[in-house]
Amino acid sequence: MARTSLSRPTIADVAQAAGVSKSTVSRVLMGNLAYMRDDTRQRVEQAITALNYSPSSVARSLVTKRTHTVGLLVSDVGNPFYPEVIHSVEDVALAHGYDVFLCNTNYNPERGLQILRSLIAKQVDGVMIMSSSMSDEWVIELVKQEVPTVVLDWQISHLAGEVSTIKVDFETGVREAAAHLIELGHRRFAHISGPLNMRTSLLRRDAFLKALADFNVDPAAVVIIEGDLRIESGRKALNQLMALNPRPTAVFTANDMMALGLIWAAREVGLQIPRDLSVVGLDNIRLAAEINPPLTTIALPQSEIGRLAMESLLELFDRRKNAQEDGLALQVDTHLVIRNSTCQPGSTVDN
Amino acid sequence: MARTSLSRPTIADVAQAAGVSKSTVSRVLMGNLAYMRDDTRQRVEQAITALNYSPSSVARSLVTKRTHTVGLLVSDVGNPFYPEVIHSVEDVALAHGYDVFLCNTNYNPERGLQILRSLIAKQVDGVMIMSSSMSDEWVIELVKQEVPTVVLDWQISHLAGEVSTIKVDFETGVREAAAHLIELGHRRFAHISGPLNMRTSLLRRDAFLKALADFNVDPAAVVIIEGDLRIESGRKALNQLMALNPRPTAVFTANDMMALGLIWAAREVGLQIPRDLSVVGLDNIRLAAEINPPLTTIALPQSEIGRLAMESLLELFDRRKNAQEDGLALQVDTHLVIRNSTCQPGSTVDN
DNA sequence: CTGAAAGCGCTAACAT
DNA sequence: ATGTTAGCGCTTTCAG
Repeated sequence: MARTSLSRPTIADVAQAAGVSKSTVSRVLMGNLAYMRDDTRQRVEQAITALNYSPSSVARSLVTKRTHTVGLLVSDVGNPFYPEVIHSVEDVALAHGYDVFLCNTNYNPERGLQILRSLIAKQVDGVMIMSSSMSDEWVIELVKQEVPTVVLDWQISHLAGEVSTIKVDFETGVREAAAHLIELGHRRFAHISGPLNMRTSLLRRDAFLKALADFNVDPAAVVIIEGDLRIESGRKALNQLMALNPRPTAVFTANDMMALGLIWAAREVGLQIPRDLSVVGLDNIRLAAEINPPLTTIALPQSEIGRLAMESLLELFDRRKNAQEDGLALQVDTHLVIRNSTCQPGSTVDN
Repeated sequence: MARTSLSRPTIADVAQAAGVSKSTVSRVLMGNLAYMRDDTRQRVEQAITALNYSPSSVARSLVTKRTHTVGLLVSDVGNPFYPEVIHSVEDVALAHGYDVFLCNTNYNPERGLQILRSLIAKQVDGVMIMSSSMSDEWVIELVKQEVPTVVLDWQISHLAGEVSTIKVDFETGVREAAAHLIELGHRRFAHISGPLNMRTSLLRRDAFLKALADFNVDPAAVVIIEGDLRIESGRKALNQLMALNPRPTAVFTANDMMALGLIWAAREVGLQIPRDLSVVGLDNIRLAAEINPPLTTIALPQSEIGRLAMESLLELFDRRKNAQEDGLALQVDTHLVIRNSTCQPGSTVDN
């Protein structure tokens, strides 16, 4: 009769200890105290603390169909773009009583799918996808299983409306960057892109070319070097730049990591940044402000992205409850943060 | 009778579609095919794919008492120390059919406890704690709830044996660093510590002082500056160093981030690293090898830590099953990685 | 104001 | 070789 310590106490144990029924215990658990006598509530509460009882979310989920858990898929937590967005996702999640199941796909679509299926089996209430190297299959699976989903920077026409999307509008920031460089007097440009099989790499490159074209710079004259988004490839890119004649006076890298590599490599060969070469990054990672010279870069609103993602998931939960249509399409802006890695070509003056 | 698409199919739906009982379906789900006719198995499998059925882990967990999910608590995924350990935890977890619930405590013990309780309620099979700013309360809670636990770099006598621990042996690496600097000819040292209310900060500082003492350097003569482990505090530390006369010729920072800040600040005031100042970091973050000069630093075996943590959790599961005692005490080593941020005092030669 | 009973989707004896 | 049954720990009608 008495509970052994072999297993954790259940609601029945609490009920017995308090001399009430399970329903009553459940009611205080749920905060459903409308018509309850004060002393019974207290007896129940005492029993709960006495037994050190904590309800099983598993059992609860089985009946309520909700786990109060959401999945967040990222490519790699080591990527400095993520920490802030993760942080803000967690903040709003926690504030609404949700836990975040953070998963690395390691840039591996297979692994991502495996994780996804596992999350679905575990009945997460929703999923946020922020992995650049995702595959359409993921979303198809999610839609098939009717899991509320929001995905960052991804497009697929025939499923639009089924899921929510957050689009990062690179164009405004890139345009600002181009304008900034033009205004400083630059005319010869290079771009270090991400892997050109990634859609976002193309987007960024084309936005830059387009913006430049609007300032009457011939896109064909812009040197494009393909990188892989990592520091080392920024270094390599610089070497390629050095071989050019005439050399570009300004370079826009698809992310900040490559900008760092490029700047460091430049210094090692005796180039002065920004005097001999202006560089603009993208991401505005924390490090960008801490290096010398502090990096001029296009800032993404990481916190806003995280917040919006989780908020639209919550919104989706609501709609689902009301049997409404899914799928809102959101967009966030980018803007240029001017620091000291850009100046007039050949100038010795920090702008 | 026919399933509406309102809710996901259950094992009963599959059973009906295949014309068998739920048990039979469950058997093929569990791979319990010992005495099953081939054609029934096939019928079941067909029904499963036809209905696009995936079993509910929630229901399963309710009966099996296992969620195949483990929690991993870290201070902040943005800390460059973590990515590799997270990666390796996930690798071994995934290989054993476990999912990892990765959680940020944001250096906030309160929040950590909240998350922990949530994980417990969700019945994770085990928890790994790798948050420097944890509190004993966490472990007490975990032990009370009989959750298998492994914690990194933490000590509490009266609970030893209840949980597994992984201790990072800083002493060997720190000793190597001290020996290296002494051998180069350094005699005047500084140490930039972490916050002195953190146990690990004390450990690192004292290990350094002790090692130096063994080389007949008076610990009292070692300049100690308290930092906060972030880049900016490395910069500040350098300024304090500059005010000293005579200046130390070698400095050991409690982590790599501060070493970066220190090196960058040094360059900005015209100091040559390593000629004018040798610096040794700790962590061996990826960036350490990428900066100029590449940082000499004490490496922690991040991957090994992650692997060991998850493996000892699995080990704990086994023991638990056999009603064995808990709590193994593991230890990992550190070692010095010599790069180019250290050389003879005043030397122009890269070592 | 509280209790009894049914059932969430699954697994695991225990039949047969 | 497969079906029947009894729960797992909880919420939620429905009675009273």
